[in-house]
This record gives sequence, C-alpha cells and structure tokens, in this order.
Amino acid sequence: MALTRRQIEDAAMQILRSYGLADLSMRRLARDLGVQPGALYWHVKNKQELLGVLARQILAAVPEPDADHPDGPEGEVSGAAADTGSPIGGPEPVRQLALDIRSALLSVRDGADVVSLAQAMTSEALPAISTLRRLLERRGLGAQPAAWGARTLTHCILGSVAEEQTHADLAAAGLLPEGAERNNDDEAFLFGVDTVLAGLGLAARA
Amino acid sequence: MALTRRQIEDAAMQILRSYGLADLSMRRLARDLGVQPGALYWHVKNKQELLGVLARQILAAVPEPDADHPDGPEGEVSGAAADTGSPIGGPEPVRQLALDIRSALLSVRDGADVVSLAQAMTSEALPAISTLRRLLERRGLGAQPAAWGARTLTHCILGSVAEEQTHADLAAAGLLPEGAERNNDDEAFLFGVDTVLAGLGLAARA
DNA sequence: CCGATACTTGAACGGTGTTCAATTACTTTA
DNA sequence: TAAAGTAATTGAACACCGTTCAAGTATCGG
Repeated sequence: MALTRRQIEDAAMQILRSYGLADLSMRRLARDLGVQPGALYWHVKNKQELLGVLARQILAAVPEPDADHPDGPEGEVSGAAADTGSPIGGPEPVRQLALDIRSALLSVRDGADVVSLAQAMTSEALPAISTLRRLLERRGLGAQPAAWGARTLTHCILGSVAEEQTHADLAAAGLLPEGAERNNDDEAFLFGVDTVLAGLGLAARA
Repeated sequence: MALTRRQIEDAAMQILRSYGLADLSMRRLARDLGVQPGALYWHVKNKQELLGVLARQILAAVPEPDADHPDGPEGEVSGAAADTGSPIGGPEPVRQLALDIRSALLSVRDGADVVSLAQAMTSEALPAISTLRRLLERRGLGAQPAAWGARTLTHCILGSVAEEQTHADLAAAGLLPEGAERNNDDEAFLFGVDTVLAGLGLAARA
C-alpha cells in the first residue's frame, strides 16, 4: 500500500525521538519504512524540508497563550520599569510561553538543534517564535523592541536547551568526565529568561 | 618537507575564511596541502579536535579587558539596580567584551557555528566565555549569577552572530527571497546584549 | 652503513544526500 | 474487460564524507 508523506514524517519523528538527530538519515528512514531511499524523494523535496516540518511539529505542541489584555491597541508605552507581577493573569505570559517552548523542545531528542537548523534555513520565523513577538507587543513594547526582544529570547531558549540536550546526549553515549552533576538546568534556564524579561522591563525577578 | 600541525591548522583556517564551514572537509584540506587524507591523522586526532583548535584561534583575537576595579575582593553585593554608567573606566566592560567577541566571530566565515560546535563538544567553557564570567563577578555579581549570566550572554551572542552569518551565507549563495534588507544587525545585537545587561543590573540602556 | 623512529601513501570500510531511467502498481477511460 | 495513462517505486549510480591501517619511504642518531 502506497507510502504516504504522513508515514514518512511519523517515522522520521520516531527516529528522532528514539535515537536522535545523528541517526536520522534518509537511508535509515527508508530502511525503517521498508523502502528504497529514492522513494522518499517522490513525497519530500529533500532532507532540509523534512527537518523543517519536524521543527514545526515539535513547536506545534506549544499551547497558545490565552488572550490576556483583551486587546486594546496599546496598553502602555515601553519606558518605565517596575510592575512586579502582572495585575490579573498568570505569573507573566511571556515567561510562561518561554517555559512551554522549552518543554516542547525537551520532549524530543535534539529538539533544540532541529528547530535551530530549521530556523536557520527558512529565514522567516517559526510560529511559536512570532507568537513570542506578538506577546511582547501586547505587553506594551513597540514593534522594533518586540521583534528584537523575541529574537533575544529565542537565542537564549534555543541556546540553553541545545546545551542541555547535547550534554544529555554525551552523557548517554558514555562520554563526559566523571562528575557530571548538571541538575540545575531548570534554574539556569529560568535565570536566563528572567534576566531578559527584566531587561525588557517586564519584571518577575525571583 | 614534512607536513606540520601548524600548516594543517593554517590551511584549515584559510578554507574556513574563504569558503566557509561547509567546504572544510578533511579531504579538501588534504587536497589543498597536496597530501593524502590519511596523513592528516598523524598530526590531528580527528576533525572535532581540529575544529576546537580553530574555535580557540578565532576567539584568541578577543582582547583581554583591562583590569578595571583594581581587584578588591568584592566591590558590592548583587541586589540593587541603577548605577547607570561606570564611574571611571570605559562605557561598560562587559558590553565591550561582548562587542569584541562579536567582532572576532564575524571576522571568520561561519565563526559563530564553529565556536558553537566546539563548545558543544568540549563541555568546558572556552577562554573568552569564562572571561565573560570573571568580568561579571568583578562587576559585583555572585558566583552563581555570574556563571548563569555569562551563559545567557553567550547564547545571545552566538545565536545572534550565527543568524547573521548564516543569512550572509544564504545571500552569497544567491538564495533569499528578494528584499534582503538586513542592515541593522549591529543594532539588533546591541539591543540583545544591553537587554541582558540591564536584566543583570548592569545598566547602559541607550 | 644500519637500525630505529617519523611520517606518508594507497586503499579500503562504511557511511551520507540526491538523481534518474526503467519498471511496477494502480486508475481511469474506451 | 482491455488498453492507456498516471502515480509510485526500484536499483543503480554519482559524488561526496570521516576514519583506519598495513605497507612503504624518508630521516636521523649511533
């Protein structure tokens, strides 16, 4: 029965989940599907495109932030600092989104690398990243600071999680010199995110 | 006349500078040196090690920050915010170091990717990165915030420059959909760095 | 001159992404 | 039902990749 694009994507995602990015080759993928490598190229343009789809799928697990401030045109201009906790909603929507993105990335082996790769090649922001930008605007930042802030946040998130996952891979492969420690990844991540948020004027410093 | 480890490193660096990371293969390197690929492995353990050396060489161009506060044990505890400009030295040493690191990375094609790769594999921080950490401590941060702050800053720097260079590569390869724009990379970078610095309590917000 | 050490070759091993003529499988039309 | 047409797959190849290693060639101390 005919091979489906869907099957290819699913099999690819499963290799990723179980064995990581290094094991996700077109040949391995074909073997798992019981098919010759060339067959994949009828359904998929090339490996890059496939990785792009996987990246989107990984980020699709990120929940949409619920519309907080109903959506008045501008809450307040940037400038001023303080405003320690948000007056009504959860702790701080941007912080929550960052945490959700991290969870989504962590739920797939090498998720951060896949998303980084995909983002590098597409030149346009992935959904969850532009959501980050929209949310920053809704919190009162101007268009330019929101865009740059979202990129800064993205770099911190991807960098942090990539580091975490790479070291996890190394540890799993038996390498790593003895005292691996590395238990406070969550704290380190939150520190980074909160630092950027504080810098943007959206407090929440612990 | 016998091949030298030095020659290998130099030739590798030149391929990197002129053609980028994608063209830096052991075979290409051997060809440029007029030698068989296997010969390289007498002087170099493997490609990863070589990339590590290149990363260190790239970052070696970063100037040491001049010892600012003479080095009293602790200037002031973290906590408090303000202190807009530094009282005596340049604009803000950490900011300057970040700029210097960026310059070093930008001076070599795909410099950011090379350093990221190297850092991912070594598990211990590269020189310039730990300098960042030391500098943060000297500016009054405690050990833990300094370490985490340095990592956050590193992620922002590497992410930002990698993005910049990747898009430059794409543009050079003729891809990229038309209106490339992308002139304000410097501003975007500074925005990110200044945001993190502000979040860390070391102001300098423009 | 000899032997040991330093270095290089040539060939192979086992991979990688991608292309493409030829072939099979399935559908739609006559 | 048979022929025509399209959709999908194969098998083989192309041009690479990093790495290893027995065998060969230099080079140098004694």
